[in-house]
Amino acid sequence: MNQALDLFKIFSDESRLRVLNILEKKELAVCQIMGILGMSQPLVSRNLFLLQRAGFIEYRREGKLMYYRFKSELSKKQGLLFDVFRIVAGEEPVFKKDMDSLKDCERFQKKVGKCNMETLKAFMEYRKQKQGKNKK
Amino acid sequence: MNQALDLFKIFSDESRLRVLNILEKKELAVCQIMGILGMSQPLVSRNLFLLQRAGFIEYRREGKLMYYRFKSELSKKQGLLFDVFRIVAGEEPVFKKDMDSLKDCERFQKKVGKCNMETLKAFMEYRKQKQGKNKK
DNA sequence: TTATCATATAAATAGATTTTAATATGTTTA
DNA sequence: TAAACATATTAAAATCTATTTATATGATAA
Repeated sequence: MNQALDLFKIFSDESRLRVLNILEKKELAVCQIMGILGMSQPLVSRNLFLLQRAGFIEYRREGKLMYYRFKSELSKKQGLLFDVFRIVAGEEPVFKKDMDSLKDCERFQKKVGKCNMETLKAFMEYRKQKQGKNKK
Repeated sequence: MNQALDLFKIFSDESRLRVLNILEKKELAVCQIMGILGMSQPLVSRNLFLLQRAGFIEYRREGKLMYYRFKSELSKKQGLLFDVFRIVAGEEPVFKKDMDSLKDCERFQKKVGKCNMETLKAFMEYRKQKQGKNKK
């Protein structure tokens, strides 16, 4: 409805912010995001669409894969809002954990040398077991 | 659910922002806010409660009236978020119109010299007629 | 050119939030 | 202290948003 409020709405959903959070650090394909955050494919796609429409990220195709990345030139409004998010992300454990998961995923992929659905599913399994050990 | 996201949620509702917008300019009683914004009493009260809980406004009682005012000492996060809102408010006509309405209300009350429900209802009538003339 | 794969979109469901209608609280005035 | 008044709170209705399930698209590889 109200154009301007969409900006705030974009930031009021945790799933969406988790996606934005890891994209700030690294360009990623959809399947990687799914693996890192443990989210379903349509959910990831939808949030990517909304973030892109709001001007926070952009994408490019590479073969079958769609890579999304953080957009460096943000408007004043967008920049300030993102500053708030940085503070929030520093306080909330979810976002820190996701950063660990991102690094984990990088290592895992370096070993396997592939980026496809199967690999990412394997990664998710591996993650689940790991979390089982470091209880919490 | 997620404490931190509440901050963003507070800013993703137009009614709430309209309340915050006029309170930044002037301390106001609930019935005045109703008159200026043309909102129902429970809606105004609810939004005042949420804004206050989030730390953006505070209140005091004066007889039967409850006066709410903007809180000057905001945290870093809150301040930045409010900066974003200032930009948004500058772009969106709704917020400008509300400022006119606020001034109108001040003049009206100066004439009548009272602040009660009846007066504010009269003001709302007067406003409605005025808007009828300056069509749009 | 068909089968497969990664991602996007649409339809259906579930969950949350805003708004209203009804009622309760607490203060003042008669 | 009872009636009137301003505001708060609760319950119900209406609206919106996130998420899932199912399906379509568009690229690659067989």
